[in-house]
Amino acid sequence: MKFSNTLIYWYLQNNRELPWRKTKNPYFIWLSEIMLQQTRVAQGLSYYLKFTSSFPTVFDLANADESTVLKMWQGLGYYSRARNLHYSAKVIANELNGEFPSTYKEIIKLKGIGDYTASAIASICFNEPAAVVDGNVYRVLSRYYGINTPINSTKGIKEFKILAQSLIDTKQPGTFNQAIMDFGALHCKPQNPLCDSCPLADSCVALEKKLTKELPIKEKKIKIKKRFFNFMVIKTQDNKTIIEERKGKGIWQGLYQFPLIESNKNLNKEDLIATDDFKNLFPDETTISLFNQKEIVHKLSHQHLYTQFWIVETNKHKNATTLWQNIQDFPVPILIANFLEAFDVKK
DNA sequence: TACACGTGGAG
DNA sequence: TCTCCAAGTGT
Repeated sequence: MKFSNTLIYWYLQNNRELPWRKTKNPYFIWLSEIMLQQTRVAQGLSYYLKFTSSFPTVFDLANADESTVLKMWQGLGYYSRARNLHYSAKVIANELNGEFPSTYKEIIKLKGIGDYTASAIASICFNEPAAVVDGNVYRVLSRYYGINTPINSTKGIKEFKILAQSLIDTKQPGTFNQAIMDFGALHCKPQNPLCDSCPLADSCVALEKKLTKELPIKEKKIKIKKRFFNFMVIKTQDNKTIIEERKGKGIWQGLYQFPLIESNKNLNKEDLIATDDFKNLFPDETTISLFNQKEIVHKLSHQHLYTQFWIVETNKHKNATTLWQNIQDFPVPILIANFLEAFDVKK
């Protein structure tokens, strides 16, 4: 088939040299695929090197503490990936004798692995003709075939999966999958695709109809919620502070932070001191000062966090049990890590 | 099923 | 500054 052959030919000449392309070890491929979900190669690369060197086998990963895994994941975002990765490593180590499942059907049963990742591992490591459909594949196929079904609709997801599956080179499914993804990432890019030098230009529907900029179609935009965070940075005379784990649902599950007072608007010092949360945290008279005069806006995919860090220097506090110099051992969101760095530098 | 889940780079 | 979005998955 022309489409597949052209892509594979392009790939043989243009593919990137990436560390996970030198192996077919399913454990390493798995690590790379999880890290690269919704993440650019440039951002994930150093984490891949760090993980493979610290955890050379699935047993090493399984035996680590979740907190250690999260600390190593710090800065990559979407932290449920790290928690699920660790969870599944324990399943593989303890229930599957360390042997990675070898078929799409078995691979997709693992937590954190969906259709894309199961297809990627099955095709790359076990030569199973399972087509991957990631953001690149949606873009390449929607443009080349001129498909305007929204890629994030139920209909679109099904339609593109069937199409990709019909196109896969069953003799070399892993190569085909990586070819179409690399082609999307490097050539058929979201913005300014290189149509002038495209090997598929003579048969691309989007190019012919000048629809390249409109495709793929994605429906509905996400809503951004505003939240107002006040972190209480305690520093006692014996150099201790409070740092707490975020539990339950929501952002940054399993990561640590300073005691948080959240409100529905930006608070000044008087407002803050008057809240019940503040009185509960500091029953005695306490002096506080605002560290960042301008509020920090930390942007997440679905939330904007308007953040203030309040410094509390006090003789002692009954719950302040963490030594300052030990803070660096805890996994924290980038928002907190950035503060720590600014605070240390200023100090 | 629609929505939540991080961070950083590009234009 | 703002918008998009990058090798998706869980609930």
